Amino acid sequence: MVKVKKEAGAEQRILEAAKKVFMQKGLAGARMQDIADEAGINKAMLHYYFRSKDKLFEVIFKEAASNLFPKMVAIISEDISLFDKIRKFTKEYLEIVIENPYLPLFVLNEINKQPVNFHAKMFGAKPPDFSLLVKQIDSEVKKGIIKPISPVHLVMNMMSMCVFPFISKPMLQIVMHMDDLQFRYLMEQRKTEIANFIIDSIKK
Amino acid sequence: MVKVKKEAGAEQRILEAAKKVFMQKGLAGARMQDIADEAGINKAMLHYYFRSKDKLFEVIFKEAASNLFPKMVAIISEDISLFDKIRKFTKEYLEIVIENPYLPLFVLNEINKQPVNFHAKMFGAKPPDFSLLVKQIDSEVKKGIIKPISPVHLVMNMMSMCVFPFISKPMLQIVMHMDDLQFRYLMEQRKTEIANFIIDSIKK
DNA sequence: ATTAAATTTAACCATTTGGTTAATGCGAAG
DNA sequence: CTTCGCATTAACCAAATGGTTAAATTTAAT
Repeated sequence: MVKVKKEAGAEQRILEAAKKVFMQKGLAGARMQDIADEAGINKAMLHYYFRSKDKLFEVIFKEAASNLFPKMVAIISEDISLFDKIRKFTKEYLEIVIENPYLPLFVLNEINKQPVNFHAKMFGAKPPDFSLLVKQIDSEVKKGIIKPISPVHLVMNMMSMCVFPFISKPMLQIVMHMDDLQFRYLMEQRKTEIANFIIDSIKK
Repeated sequence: MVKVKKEAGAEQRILEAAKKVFMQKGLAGARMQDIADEAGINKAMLHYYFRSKDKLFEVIFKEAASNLFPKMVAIISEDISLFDKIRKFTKEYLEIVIENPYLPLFVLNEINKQPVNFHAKMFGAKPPDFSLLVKQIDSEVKKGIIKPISPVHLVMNMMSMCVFPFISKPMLQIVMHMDDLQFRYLMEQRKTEIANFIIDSIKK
């Protein structure tokens, strides 16, 4: 009868369970009962701590977004050379998504379904603004340090190569005949591979 | 009382409506009533023509996948030079997704939610196999035509840069301060931009 | 025109689902 | 020990939802 008490408080357990279920099934596909079961508590507790499904989802979503975006903002704002910035961004961003592989699809998917209000909901105070990086790229192009390239495309390319493999993991694994271990190993490689690929393309 | 008859048959209208609703809300988020309303017919018709929600979804999903993948397979199997293949793949693939911008997120999202059986369901006879392209890249590396690069990373990079912008369009538009027109224009540019970027990176 | 088959609809049904409530447990303060 | 407030649960509820059915309407064949 003695319940093992190593587990965290109810609220924390709910949050972890909700994260797991929402990430896997999305807002519409998740069932409150699933979350309660996953947390090992009564369903009414979900409403006791978080008023509604939407409210609970918003907490999870905000936490997910705050896990994804602030780091981006920090790095692109640093005062370092473009090549270093590319190396640092790709490496550190890969590290984040390797640890949270479900985050990107979760966030992007729900953004696309809720075309309204998510902006404020997502980045409370600090909307990531890549225009700084864009300006830096433009400047380096004009100074003749790198080949002429549209800064917007360069940023898009960089983000694409960092994030897309995680979004398309199941498809990639089929198309490229990979198991989970191989995939993980490839993602580790990409921490440096992406930057090299980009720099090789734009350096003179 | 005279009903205008310019509209297509019921079955076709259902398919179009289902595509629209499923694409926007996903399998779990879509309501049969939404689809019926969108098609302008009675809800029972959905079950008359397609037995269940799942069956209807499968039809839409298969059509979507068959719109996305066969072209990929065709191009990567062609007997042309690597650079030409990269140019052709990126250009033609961009053309497809520009016309169907919701397809990638729709397909990838549902794949991630249904980790089972989707393989057969998706590519009936022709599972796209990139190992041919991988071998071609490997061969060109060994022949010394291009810089040494992991073929798998190269293919990943190429696919990422083609598809990701469409998946992340709303986020990109915020982060990069773009409206729909600018986005569309950028995607047009990418038809050639991506290939140039890749080739610049790997050519000797 | 008559009949038979296919199509379409309104009403209905069973289940699922988010949410509520009232009672119970329980630990801390008095 | 009692009381009080927070935490927890089982039972319940109303709305939503996928699906069914039987009747009505249209279409096509004889």
